[in-house]
Amino acid sequence: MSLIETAATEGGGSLHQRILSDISEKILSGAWAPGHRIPFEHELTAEYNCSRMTVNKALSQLAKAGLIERRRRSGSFVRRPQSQAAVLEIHDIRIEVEALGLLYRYERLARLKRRSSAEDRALLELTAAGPVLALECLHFAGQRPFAHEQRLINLTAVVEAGEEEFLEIAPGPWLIGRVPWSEAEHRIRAIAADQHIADALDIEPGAPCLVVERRTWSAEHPVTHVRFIYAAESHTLVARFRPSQG
Amino acid sequence: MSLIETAATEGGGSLHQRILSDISEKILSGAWAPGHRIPFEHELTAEYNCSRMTVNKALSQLAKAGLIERRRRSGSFVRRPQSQAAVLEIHDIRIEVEALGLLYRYERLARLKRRSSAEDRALLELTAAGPVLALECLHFAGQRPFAHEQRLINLTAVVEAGEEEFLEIAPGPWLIGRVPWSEAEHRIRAIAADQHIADALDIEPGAPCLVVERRTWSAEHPVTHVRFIYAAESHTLVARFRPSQG
DNA sequence: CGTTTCAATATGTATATACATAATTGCCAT
DNA sequence: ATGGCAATTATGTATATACATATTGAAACG
Repeated sequence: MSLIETAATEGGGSLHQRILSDISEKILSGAWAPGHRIPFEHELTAEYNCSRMTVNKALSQLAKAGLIERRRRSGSFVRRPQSQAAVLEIHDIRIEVEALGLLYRYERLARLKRRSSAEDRALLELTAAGPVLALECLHFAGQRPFAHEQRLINLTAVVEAGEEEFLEIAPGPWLIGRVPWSEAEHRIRAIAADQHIADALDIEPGAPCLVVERRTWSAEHPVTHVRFIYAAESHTLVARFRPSQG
Repeated sequence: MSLIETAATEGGGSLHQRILSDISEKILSGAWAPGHRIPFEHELTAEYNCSRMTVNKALSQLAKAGLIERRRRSGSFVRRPQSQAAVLEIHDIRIEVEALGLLYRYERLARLKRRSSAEDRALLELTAAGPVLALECLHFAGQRPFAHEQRLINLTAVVEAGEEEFLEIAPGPWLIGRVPWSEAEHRIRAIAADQHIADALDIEPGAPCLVVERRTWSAEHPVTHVRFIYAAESHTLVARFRPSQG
């Protein structure tokens, strides 16, 4: 998450935060390499002249952040960096379009409430059958189609979506306003436009498109699966970030 | 930080985790709307028949996760859903390939040390002229070409790269091991393969490809610009993440 | 009527303590 | 040796307690 919001230099006031900063600084600077055993709680207790609970709070957070691994009886160890992780900003399509200085327009193409098919359940990662809402929408930038949206909403998780027509408001912002997401999975890839997509986006069949699929959970419950397809010329995902760990 | 890994349903064993799950469930389900005041610590203490520290631990984590906001003297309140920012995992290509259970192989196609052209400087966001190293590489998954890499390294920032041939080791891991990056910018888009890329990746010209461009800085100095091109069938970027809160 | 002061209150941090739990170590008996 | 048992040990969780700190709301004051 992000994590460790205060570096050693900023010293977040409280002791457990200082301990946390000190240790994460050692890890991030490389002074303590992956595998290195961090001093035991009782050692840190002595070093900082504080109680074990205070040390424990710091180490627990480091473990939660993924910087260290804690093993009973063995101690705590610096974890190997899992990956280069970065913060990717996922904007609302309206915001993306308006950032380009173009007029945003939204259009709902289709809406169907149905009992979930096997495919629906696979997309949503649903185990039990239940009602879903299938939507197909288009987002325009000026006169041109900008993105095609194909969405499933799990009506078991978001009951009131069943009553919404989504003629005026796009399902993305509608959901954001109602259901905070706790976790999401993105898949980003390139495809060639099939006839249907080509028609919708007003491009040639076979033309390259960027596909962004997002699956969202709220409190462990699958909420929605959405597939955005952008014509290649119209879109670039931009992400600016700093290294983090975990 | 990591957030709510256990939902109410899974019941993470410990009490503070159950409290955390219960509350986050209420928030994520919408039962407690944004702005809603969460019971005071002493009320939860009574409800769960536990000490305030236990309740405090749960609420502190919820606050850190960004689900609630805590105000002294006023109480804790459900926050409005935050911006959708997320952690995108960017792996090393070797790791990606090996994760697929395929044999990884690397090949350097071309290497050229030269004075930076205007185009080079634009890609690296360099202001002053200076030497750069231009590389072209291929990454294989089993027998098939997996990704085409086109890279510029700023030799002013990374002098020793000028002596490296990059015949055995790919520039990515080489740089990671030497130059910590402090900031990066990614651009992700779809393109149609031109003749050169089609030849390199052994696909048809015009076939859709996923392009990932990364520009990296270390301590404000531009370090490298790299463009990976993946054949569409071979690659999907996967990113799993949680809402983060600044 | 506006301002200052002050007490009440909820959260923030820390302590000492206790017992639970998991894993390693070493010892013992086979 | 070796397989199993028990002691040791570090972490995991929880408690009761204490004091600090920020903010609110009301009382006191000019």
